[in-house]
Amino acid sequence: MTMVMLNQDESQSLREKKKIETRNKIFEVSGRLFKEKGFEKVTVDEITREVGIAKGTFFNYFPTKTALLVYFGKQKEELIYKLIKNETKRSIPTKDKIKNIMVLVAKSNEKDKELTKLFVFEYLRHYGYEERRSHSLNTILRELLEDGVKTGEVKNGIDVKRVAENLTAIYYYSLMEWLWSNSDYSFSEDISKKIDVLFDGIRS
Amino acid sequence: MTMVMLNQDESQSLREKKKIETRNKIFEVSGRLFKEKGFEKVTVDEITREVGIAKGTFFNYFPTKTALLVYFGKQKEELIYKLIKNETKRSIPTKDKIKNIMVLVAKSNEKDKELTKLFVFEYLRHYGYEERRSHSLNTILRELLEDGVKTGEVKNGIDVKRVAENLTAIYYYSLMEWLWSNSDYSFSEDISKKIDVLFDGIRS
DNA sequence: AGTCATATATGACCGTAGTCATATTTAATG
DNA sequence: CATTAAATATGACTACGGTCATATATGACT
Repeated sequence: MTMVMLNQDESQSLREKKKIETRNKIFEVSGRLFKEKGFEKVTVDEITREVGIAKGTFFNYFPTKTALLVYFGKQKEELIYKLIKNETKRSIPTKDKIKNIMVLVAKSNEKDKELTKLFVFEYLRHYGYEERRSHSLNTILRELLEDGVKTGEVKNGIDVKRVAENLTAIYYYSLMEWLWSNSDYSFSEDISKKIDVLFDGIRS
Repeated sequence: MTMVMLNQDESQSLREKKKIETRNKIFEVSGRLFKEKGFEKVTVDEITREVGIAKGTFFNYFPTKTALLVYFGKQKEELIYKLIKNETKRSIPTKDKIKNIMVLVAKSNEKDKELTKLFVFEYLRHYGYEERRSHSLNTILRELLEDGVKTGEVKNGIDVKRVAENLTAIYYYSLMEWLWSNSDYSFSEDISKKIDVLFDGIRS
């Protein structure tokens, strides 16, 4: 009976290396295949054949085929939040900050429209059933708005929670409109203008 | 070779009657089973067994199992637009009209939370790939806003298309937040307050 | 090196969504 | 009523996602 849990520090064991490698290869291959043929047309058999693993192995890494889509979304999200972190540190007006962040996120989606189309629904659906995260767009926006209230840039007494939700809503809805529209207008420009409207209101 | 296409007028043929009956029965049975056991746990075999048809017949009526969810959404939509039509006719301020309509739609969802949860994603996904409809919430809101601009209730020169999209976005996002939240606050009240914020803006 | 516990890989197998060639029902026509 | 064409129903069959008992690989310990 061995109970020692040797900490591997930064040097990974062979096992861990192989695991990460396999996981990455599944990602890589499936991403390429999905873009080529669409999600439904790609079978797990096909993915595992190309990766060079048995079918069962796939399910050691991802609980379902659609889980892949969720993980695509998560990976993208992580990239985005690294970008956002830098943006929040700058000393610029609250509105600009919010705008910059949302445009940043928008632009990162503009880069891989087809793949985003595939996973955006699964990603949203999945998060319906998951814990609310501290790193969500909604949370970040809310914190920025609270700062804005403190500095007097945003009306005092405003319902910050609801405003943040409105901004988040606008982001996701605009994303979908853009993903499925035929004309290829600029998503980030659209978002930017919509934020203007939200800040200024529409009542004459 | 028969070429005559006898118009059946309002009197339906036996065929048409049976078709409608079968379709309705599939709806009825599947809706009940979905609510009882959840979408995934119900098999097409089970549905057809209860309805009293062969499995193949099911696919004469609905192309896929998930298509059922889309049709649930469509049916609900139709009900809702009948309600909306009456509301748009009343002579009340534009903002109230918009609020009333969105609260109306919200309340109709409050009635069957569990089933709405099942079909809302499929419904949205489906409409991503379908023609934009003239009867969408978005279109109706846009028309109301245009009226509002004419009567001077809404700022002149405003980007009506984008404002309508913002309102629609707020509606759907709030619906999802509400569907998957544990606390059971009032969805219609939430929507109402969010519309206030959108009209008044947040800049101090 | 040899032994053992555990993590990971494997592919035969199962259940279900969806297909399709064939059978049955409907209704129009003489 | 008999004939015929078209609409609809049928269920055996296929293909794919996902499971699981078994096999193999790894690394800790002596």
